[in-house]
This record gives sequence, C-alpha cells and structure tokens, in this order.
Amino acid sequence: MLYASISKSQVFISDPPDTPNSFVTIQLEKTERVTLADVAEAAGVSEITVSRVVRGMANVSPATVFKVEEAIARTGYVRNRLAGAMAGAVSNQIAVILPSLSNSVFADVLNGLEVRLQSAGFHSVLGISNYDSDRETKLIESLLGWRPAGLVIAPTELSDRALELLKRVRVPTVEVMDIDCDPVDMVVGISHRQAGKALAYYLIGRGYRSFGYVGHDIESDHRAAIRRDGFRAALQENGLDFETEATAAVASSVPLGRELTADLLSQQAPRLLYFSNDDMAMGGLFEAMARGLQVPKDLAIAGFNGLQIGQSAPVALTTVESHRVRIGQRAADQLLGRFAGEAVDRRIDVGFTLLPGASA
Amino acid sequence: MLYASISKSQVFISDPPDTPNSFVTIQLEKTERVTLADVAEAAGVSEITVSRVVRGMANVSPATVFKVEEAIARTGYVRNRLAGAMAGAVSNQIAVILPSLSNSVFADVLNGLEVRLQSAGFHSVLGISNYDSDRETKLIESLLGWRPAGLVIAPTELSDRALELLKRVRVPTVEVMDIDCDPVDMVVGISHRQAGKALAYYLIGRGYRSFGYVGHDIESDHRAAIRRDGFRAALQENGLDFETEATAAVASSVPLGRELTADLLSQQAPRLLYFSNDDMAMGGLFEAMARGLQVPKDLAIAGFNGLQIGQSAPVALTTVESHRVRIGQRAADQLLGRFAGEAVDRRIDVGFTLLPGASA
DNA sequence: CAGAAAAATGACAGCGCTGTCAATCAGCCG
DNA sequence: CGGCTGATTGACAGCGCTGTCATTTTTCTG
Repeated sequence: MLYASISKSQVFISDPPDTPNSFVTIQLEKTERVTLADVAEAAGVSEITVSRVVRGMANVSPATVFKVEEAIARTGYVRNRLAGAMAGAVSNQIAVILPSLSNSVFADVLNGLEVRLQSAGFHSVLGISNYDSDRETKLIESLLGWRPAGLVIAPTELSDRALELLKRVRVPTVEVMDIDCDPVDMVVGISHRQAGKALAYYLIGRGYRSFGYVGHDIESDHRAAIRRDGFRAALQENGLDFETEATAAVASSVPLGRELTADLLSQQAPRLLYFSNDDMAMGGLFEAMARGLQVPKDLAIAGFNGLQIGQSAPVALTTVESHRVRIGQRAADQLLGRFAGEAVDRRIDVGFTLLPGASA
Repeated sequence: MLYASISKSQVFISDPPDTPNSFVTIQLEKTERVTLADVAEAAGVSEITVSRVVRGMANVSPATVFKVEEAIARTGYVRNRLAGAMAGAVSNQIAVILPSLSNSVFADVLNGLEVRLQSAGFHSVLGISNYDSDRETKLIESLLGWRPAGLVIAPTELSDRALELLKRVRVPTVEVMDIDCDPVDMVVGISHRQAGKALAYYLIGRGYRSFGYVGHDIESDHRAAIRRDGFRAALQENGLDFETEATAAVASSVPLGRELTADLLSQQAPRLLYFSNDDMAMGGLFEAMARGLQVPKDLAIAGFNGLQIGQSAPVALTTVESHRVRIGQRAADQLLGRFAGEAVDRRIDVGFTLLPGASA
C-alpha cells in the first residue's frame, strides 16, 4: 500500500507490516532547489542583478526588473536569507529573550516589539528563560549563533558568561522592563522601585494605614521584589510596614491570588492588600466578592500592571499601568534607530501611570 | 567630551555640540571574528574536528574534546549557525505564524510550543499575521527565506501563493487551532464547530431556551465564526435560534464584552448570552455584576476557551476549555516526531472539555 | 603478534549569496 | 561626432561551516 501525501513530496509506506510506517522523501524534479543562478539564467542576466532586484535596490533598470520578476515567478524562486546573511548582508532577525509567556505581561511586550519590528521587516527569534539565569545564558549563546541584528532581553540575571558573549558578538542590545540597573547597552522600561513607592504614597495619602502584601515567587521575579521593596520603603518612611504577608514560591496567577487572600482573610486581615501584580489582585478581588465583602469598604485592593481586565471589573482595580506594549515598541525603536545610524539614548523611561480605581 | 560605553565597543561623541551625538564603532582587536579555523589552530586539530566537538558528535576522543573545549574557551569562539545551516546541516529554527498576540489564546499556544521546542534545542521565529491573509503570505515567504526546519501556523486563510511556497520549500508544516479543514501537511487542534455545538447541547439540556450572541470581529476570526455556526446549528436542530446578536468589528476584549452586554441589557435581553470567547464573557459577567444582576438567575453566561481567570471568578464561567497550551505542545511534538523520522498522524484532535461553571 | 575491524581524524569541495570594483552602455555637450 | 558623465550590469572572491570519503591510529581477535 502506498499513498501520496498532500504535500506531494512525501510518501508513506506501510509495508512491510511488521515494521512501523517509514517515511521516505522522494525527489520529484531535478530542478529541486531554485537558486539565484537559475533565475539569472532564466532572465538572461547575471546573478548579482537578480540579487539586486530581490533586495529591491534602486540601481536596476525597470526593464530588467520586469524580466527578472517574471523569471522569479516562472522558476518559483524563494529567497535564501541564510546565504544572504552569510555573505555579509546583515540578518533581519532580532533575538528576543523573555522570562515567561504564561503571564500576559511579556506577551504584551512581545506584541509591542512585533508591531514595530515586523513593519520594519524584522523577525523575532524567541527564547524563554523561565526566570533561570543558566537557561538565559544558554539562550543568549544559542540565539547569538544566528548573528541576529539585535537582541532584546528582559533579563533575569545576566551572568558573566552572558556579558562576555554579548561583548564578543557585537550586537545592539536592549534590556527591557526595569531601568534601575546599569545596562550593557540600552535599557527601556520603568523604575519598578518608583512604581512601588508611588502607589504606596498614593494609598497613604488616601488615608490607609494598615497594609498587607500578597505575592508570588519573589525569588525568581526580581522586578516584583523591587516593587515590593519600593512600596515598603515608602511605608517605612511613614513609620508603617506590612502587617502580614502571604506569598508562595510559584508563578503568579488569579487562583493563587484568590487562594492566598482566602488564607489571609481567615485570620484578621489588614485594611489594604497590596498584590504583586494584577493577576494576583484579581484573585483577591474575586475572593472578596465571593465572600460578599465590600471593596474597598471591607477590604481595599491594589495591584500592578494596569491589565485591561482589572479596569473593566465591577470594582475597577487601583493599580499602576506599566505600559508594557509601549516598552516593546520603544525597545524596537531603539534598535531600529541604532540600525539607521542614529544616536539613541541609552536609557528610556517610558514612565508608569497610577490608575486610581475604585478598589482602594 | 568623550566617554566609553559599558560594552567597550562603542563610543559616544557629543562634540561638536551643534550636531546630534554621533555613534562610532571602534575596532578593538584584530582577531575580531573567531572562526572554527582559529579554534582549530589553537587546539592543534582540524576544523572538522572542532566542528564535531561543537556539535557534540560522539566520534571524537575525550582527550581531543578536552583540548578543543579549552581552545574554544581561550579564543572565545561563538558558533555561527548561519554558516552551519548553509553548509547543509538543517536549521534549528521553527517558523511560527499567529494571527495576534493581544489575546492570551495565541500566547498560550506559543507558550506550549516553546516549552517543547526549546527543550529539543529549537527556536521559534515569530510572525504575526493580524488576521490578514496578505500579510500571512508575506510572512510565510519571508520566514521560509530562513529555511526553517518546520512551520507552525494558525492560519487565517492560506492563499494560493502561500500553498505554492510551502510546496516549493518542502518544510514540515503544522496548522494549529481548528481541525475542520484539509491540512496542507499536518493539523493539530480541536473542532470549533463541535465545540460550539457541544456547548449548545449542554445548555439546551440545562433547560435554556432563550439565547443571545455577543461577539467580536467574526469577519477576521473565522474560528469564532465557526463556533457560532456550530452553536446555532445545535439551536436550530431544536427549533431555536439566537434572539438577538450584538457584535462589533473589532478585536475581542473584556471592555468590549462589557459594552455590548450593556447595550443588550438596555433592551429586553435573552435568558442566556453566548459570548464569542471568555474575554468577552468576562466583560458580560462584570457588567451583570455591576448592575447587581444575579448570574445565572437573572442572566446566564457562557463563553469559550476556559481561561483560568474565568474559572476563578466569583461565579465560575461556563465555558469550553480549548487546551491551547496542549495544542502548542502537540504541534511541537508533531514536528519533532517528523524530524526523528517517525510516521506521525496528519490530524491530531486534542479535544475540548466542557467546563460546567456556575454562570449557566 | 599479524591482521582485521573499529575508531578517530583530516582534506576538499561546495552551500547560495553579496561586497567590491571593473566594464559596459546610454545620454548629452559643444 | 568624439568625449565625458552617470546609470547599468557583471566577474570574482569569499562568508564559515559541514557532508563525503579517504587516511591514519587504535583496539581487538585468534
């Protein structure tokens, strides 16, 4: 029994029956891989001319462009960027390393990046570090192997080896998210410490004096830790501190926020709960609602990120908008500016926005 | 004024003051680009031997491996995969094309993909089609230019040109999300039509007879359209239909769900609202709560996707879990299986799971 | 310990494209 | 109509690596 697959390039053979189906690739045409040379011959011009047409360079006559484009269509040529990048032209790939995609935060950053990069003809090559410094280093090494035009990274903790790699493979690099650091090259983000402090000042100004903290895995998510430190510093400036803390060494999530809030509420709870982010805060809000508590009268809630869903909740979340999409966009702009030879700032603070909701 | 940047490779010059800062790259060492040949010389072996060590091939003696690794460390060699891929070894890049990243649905799929691909040593190269068939085609062309080892696509509408490209650049391809189609090569997902029908059957079985639909841009999101068609087909089998519909030609979001629900509720509303997805349904839930309506007594709500947040809401959402992360993982597994020469199924149905919540 | 098998290592030829610089051609002047 | 300028076009030499096959070295066997 022998039947061709739809792609016409493969055939599955199920005989002999005692062995599992084997997979065979069949040579269909002799003209398998169409190269520049094939197109050049078909068009009656030289390879380099075809190359110029493919790259959209200006110095080719309209008549020749027409001939070549026709030949490309006729031969079914597909540009090989591998060879192009090798031969000296730069890559249009940008390495992007993020800690996680489970949380919408980094998906937002990636989204912002993609919007800008794609319209400028670049592609992202992705790596997920999972908040693991070793993995981050491995990813940098592996991704730099493709000699990307640029690198965007939401760093976990750049190892010495990582810094060494970045130095060797000179590549424009943008660190994103937190600007409270000494960047290797460029950095785009906000000050998470200031974001934490600003929210605390606001809440103290609103009259709150009793605070609790509900957080996820602060060990790995150091930016969440910095926000908490900032918040706490502002409290301490006013002779206050967190009365209680509920944390768990796992990733943030709505159910985790709900669970930890439930734990806290079973004891005597503080007047206001500061959550490590909006996902957690939504969990807290839901738990309060489920218990029939009035927010903010019985329990006040504050988060971080300014997720859309928090702003649409029946009781809008008091939080800090972290402009994640904008961070991605600005990071892309930094790279594009650098490619264009412009002088760009090393440090871009996109700023955060306090969103005074109804929840605190 | 002249100060060196941290990367040691660049210098910012702010003089003369009337021109913007200019950016100058300085050649630091003559041994700029370390190649296999450099390492080979340093280790006293041939290039091909270094290549074997770098690629972790088995047929090199431990003593040689040691020598070479030492030389690599000493010279600071960084593997150039561009050249490697060119010279015949296959790429470790997988092209991934998704319609959007604004919605967590595709971020989840990407997350599932990354988990599997990364642990097998592959990277994703990303493209966002924005539900635009032309852009999708352009992306396919551009990404295939990198001769990736595989392609994963959540198709919008594969154009003839796209199919032609896929045929020419023979690349294992997995279409993801909806399996109600004739795949080019492989497909992994669920039947959105059946998902729509299943939910409708369940709700009819629960006694509901009055239905309304609240949806986002069905024109571009054809999978949402298919779910709606399936839902409606089940209604019609029972002599029912949507009594009202509220849709808007923009992307789905919680605020949109809330807004459209508010519009509907200002008229006489149906007993149950079926939302195009969970984001929209959360908006509906929030609007109902904000109005003090009892869910499901006053208004029943059903969605699609099984987002975590919906399951943590005070009134858990009745919805259909679409196993998005699993779709990503299985898609990766399909590719990895194909690379390993295994015979893999052309169609993988990961199945959906009805989540009977409290909202309907 | 000879001889065969297995393991380790290397020489060589490209992969497909583009940067560089030279060659050719068309347009235009006096 | 010769000579000059600028626009087109092309020849050539790699980019850095790996597949193939040959060669050398080591290990094993009777």
